[in-house]
Amino acid sequence: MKVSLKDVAEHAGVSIKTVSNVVNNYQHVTPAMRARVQQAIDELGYRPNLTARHLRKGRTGIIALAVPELGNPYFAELAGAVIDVAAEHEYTVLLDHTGGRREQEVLVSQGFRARVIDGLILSPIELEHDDLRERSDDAPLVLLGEREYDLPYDHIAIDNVAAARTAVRHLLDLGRTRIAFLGARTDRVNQPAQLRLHGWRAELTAAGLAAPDSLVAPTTGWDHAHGAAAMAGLLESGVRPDAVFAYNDLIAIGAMRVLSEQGLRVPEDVAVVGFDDISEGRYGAVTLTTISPDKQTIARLAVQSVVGRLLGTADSAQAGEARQIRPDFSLVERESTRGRV
Amino acid sequence: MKVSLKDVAEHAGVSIKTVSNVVNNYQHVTPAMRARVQQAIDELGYRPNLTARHLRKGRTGIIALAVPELGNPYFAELAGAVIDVAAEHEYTVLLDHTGGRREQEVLVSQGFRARVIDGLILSPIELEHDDLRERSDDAPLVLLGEREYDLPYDHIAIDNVAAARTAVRHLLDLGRTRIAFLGARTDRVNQPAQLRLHGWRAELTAAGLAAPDSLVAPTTGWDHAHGAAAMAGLLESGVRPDAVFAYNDLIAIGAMRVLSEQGLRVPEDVAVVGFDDISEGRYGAVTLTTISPDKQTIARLAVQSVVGRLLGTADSAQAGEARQIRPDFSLVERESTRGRV
DNA sequence: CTGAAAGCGCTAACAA
DNA sequence: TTGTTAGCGCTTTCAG
Repeated sequence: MKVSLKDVAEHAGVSIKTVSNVVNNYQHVTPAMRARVQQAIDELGYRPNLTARHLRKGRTGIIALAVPELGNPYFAELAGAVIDVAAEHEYTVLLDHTGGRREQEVLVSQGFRARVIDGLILSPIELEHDDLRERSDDAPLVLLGEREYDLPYDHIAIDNVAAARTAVRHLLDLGRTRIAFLGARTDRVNQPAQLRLHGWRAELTAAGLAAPDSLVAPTTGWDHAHGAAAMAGLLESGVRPDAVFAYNDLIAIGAMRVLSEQGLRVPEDVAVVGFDDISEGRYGAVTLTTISPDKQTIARLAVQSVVGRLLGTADSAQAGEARQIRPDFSLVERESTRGRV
Repeated sequence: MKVSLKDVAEHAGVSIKTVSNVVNNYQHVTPAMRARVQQAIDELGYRPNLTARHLRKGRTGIIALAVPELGNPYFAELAGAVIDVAAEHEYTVLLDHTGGRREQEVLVSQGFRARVIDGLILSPIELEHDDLRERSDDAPLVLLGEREYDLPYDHIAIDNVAAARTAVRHLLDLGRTRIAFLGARTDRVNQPAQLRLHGWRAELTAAGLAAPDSLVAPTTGWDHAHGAAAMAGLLESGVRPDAVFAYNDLIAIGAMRVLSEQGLRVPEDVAVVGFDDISEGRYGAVTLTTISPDKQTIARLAVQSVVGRLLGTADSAQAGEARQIRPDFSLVERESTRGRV
């Protein structure tokens, strides 16, 4: 805490600059000098004050990642990946979560929650177009996830409509015809779930099937409990689907629990497909077929986007084209549609 | 980015100090002056540079939380709680994960991974006593979890031995006598798992039962896959337990999957108890009986510990007694021991 | 109640 | 190759 460059310089009988050179591994320092300074550093237990360095360089080496909910394994796993990739670039990650609430997302996007950051990776749920338009913070921002914005920020998201269609097609191929969608949101337009719902509807329609609202179960959240409630509500209303496509894995798993309680077999009676490919889906009594976004790639692209803009900040690269990046996804077939082998 | 206190001062025609006073809500500023300065601030879109402030004050407003693995919902949920509590104290959280590897834990404890922090909350797995003894970083450190250290740092952990005994007692009460322990570590002494293993052994012994090594399944990690492998290995070796106490919920769930694959019923053939009470355990085909540590309380205590020492840093409170804090835990009985009602 | 000036620890011109 | 010096933007004595 106490030892500064100056102290080391005095102790070694050299100038501050020389010590700085050693600390920063500057090329042109004689080995003898380096050794002498290094010794002083060791003796005094000197440790550079990063805050000062950051003030001077205008960078903090910290990027923030804001996700809706850390309790959702998808985001937790993604966060872990982001931390690792950021570390490769010598950045550390400040983590925040917004609860998927618009006000929190606005605070985060404006930098009011964490103001010491070089860049921001945000996974919005309710954030509106205008919230972002008014953004005054100048740290690079990259958006993650399903929302579509027509704004000058990099956006990384798999093609949700295509992914949803793939999931539904899989169920159709299995001969299912009454495919329910679990996890719609009705309270606000342009929600993430809209895209998946849209994909569900499009694929059904393309197959010449009806896509009645009775097969759509809205939820107010995205965890097990909401999935269970939605499934229970659907069954209670007399609807008897032969397949379920859920907004995410947590909802799918919550739904499977209810199906099991009601004596319905998965996949014999009701096939289930989720979304996210969280590890939980691989170890249930019935493993879960799901859409698997490539989290590693998403994390890598997100960090690269932020770091890239940080590096190019000097010239016009700052205003470089906003990119729409669409990482791959795949359908992972497991027992909830294929049955146990 | 560009607007500084000085710019605002010039724009408003006052001194820097006055602007600073307004920004910091200093008491003795005439309303007229405050309004004038505020207007200049708004017009210029001034935003304080926290890095500079931190350099001056010697604080960053950031505390780090390092957990073994964010992919484990227990830690993800805990991290979420820590972030929320820290926000109440106006701190933001830098998140790191160590993979439970000693070298990473040492780097974190020494502040080499994130050097811009005021304090650190660390949940170690392999970190040794000596690693900590040599710690040179002077940021307050609070330890989380099962390791016991005889060092001047606050330590927050439930009584693992007692918790393990509670779990085993529950199984004994159910009439089970061949209770296996899943998730031991053999490669190093003083591992977290040792305490739970010790509790398992103690309770069996107290009940007059043998605690043979054949009932102990070591793992090299703590997720579903390791639990599944351990369970499979146990069954393959010919051991046929009538109950399983797992090091954590993930291992328990992985084990249940294998039991199901082998046609063994839970809890009829084998009762299972986990540890952590992650939400995943509440929605499986068979819900999981588990030891539930109070995560909210743990998060609160951890943040309070760090923040408290930060505030008391001026006087002798710095060297205040290291406290051993033992939050409550409870046994949550679910289907994996009670069966479906 | 407000202004002037020193300096937190570091980096980067510029000199030597 | 190494030393000198001027700030980065802010808080904070100390005067006024």
